[in-house]
Amino acid sequence: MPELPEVETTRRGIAPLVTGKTIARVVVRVPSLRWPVPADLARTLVGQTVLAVERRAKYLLLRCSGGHLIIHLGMTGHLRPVLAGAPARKHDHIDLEFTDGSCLRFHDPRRFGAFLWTPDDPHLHPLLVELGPEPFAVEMDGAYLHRRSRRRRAAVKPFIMDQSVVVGIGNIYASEALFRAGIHPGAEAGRLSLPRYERLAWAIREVLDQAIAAGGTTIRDFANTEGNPGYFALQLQVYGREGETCPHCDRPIKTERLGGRSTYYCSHCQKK
DNA sequence: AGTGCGGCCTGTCCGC
DNA sequence: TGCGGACAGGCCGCAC
Repeated sequence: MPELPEVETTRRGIAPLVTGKTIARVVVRVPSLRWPVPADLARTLVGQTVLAVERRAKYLLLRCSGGHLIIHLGMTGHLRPVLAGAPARKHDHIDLEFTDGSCLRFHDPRRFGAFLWTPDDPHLHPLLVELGPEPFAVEMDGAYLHRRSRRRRAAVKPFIMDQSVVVGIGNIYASEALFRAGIHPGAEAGRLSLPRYERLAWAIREVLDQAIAAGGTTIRDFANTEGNPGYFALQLQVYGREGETCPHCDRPIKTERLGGRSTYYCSHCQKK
């Protein structure tokens, strides 16, 4: 499901619901997620207070009194508030119940998500330690992308989706950022000039910023904490629009598979 | 070191 | 109406 804007939308939604609350009970109905949910997760969490809800890349970090709960939404995961004890539906895998009677419920049909615990600095966790800079970090600029791309022979689209290069960009926003930057997704990453990477860095920030402002993108099932869809789908210019007209030149938008992923672009407006 | 692919899962849709 | 296959917003682990 989620790329950075959807995770950030989730973070903003759950933060006011859980910050300052103390965990009373944890129900793990299905522990077989991307990695097994730790068998002692409930024992670890009960009695802990949630101090803050943070985000690193596409990971949510619940900063607790004794460590961090690391949550990844995978492809189809979401977190929603329910009343404690509300009947669980299919794929409602984990509940975090708080002492005030509120409950945060994790739902994830494909089970590519993750619930992990670390008592240490979460940024040093093996899953997080190799991550690249946040797209809004000052050092993530055109010069940075240009430098990191040298001698890379892969296409620029998988290059910007590489979370060790820059985090948060998934399949939707990669196509969108490249369209806004006028760069063909199949262009060889190592051959693009510095000015083109400067334009790309700007486009990445712009599209992610606008998507966050719109509450993320709902293609099939993403919903925010209130159960509402994200409205950035209305602002997608190429993703999912095969055969529709390019908003700039009116020629039909094309699609092809790149690195195993559907890719959308305008062959007239985007150059290699 | 960088690259490409299989695999993890369920649900949905499309063509036959 | 049923069925097989492809595909879906992520990403690890493995061969090369």
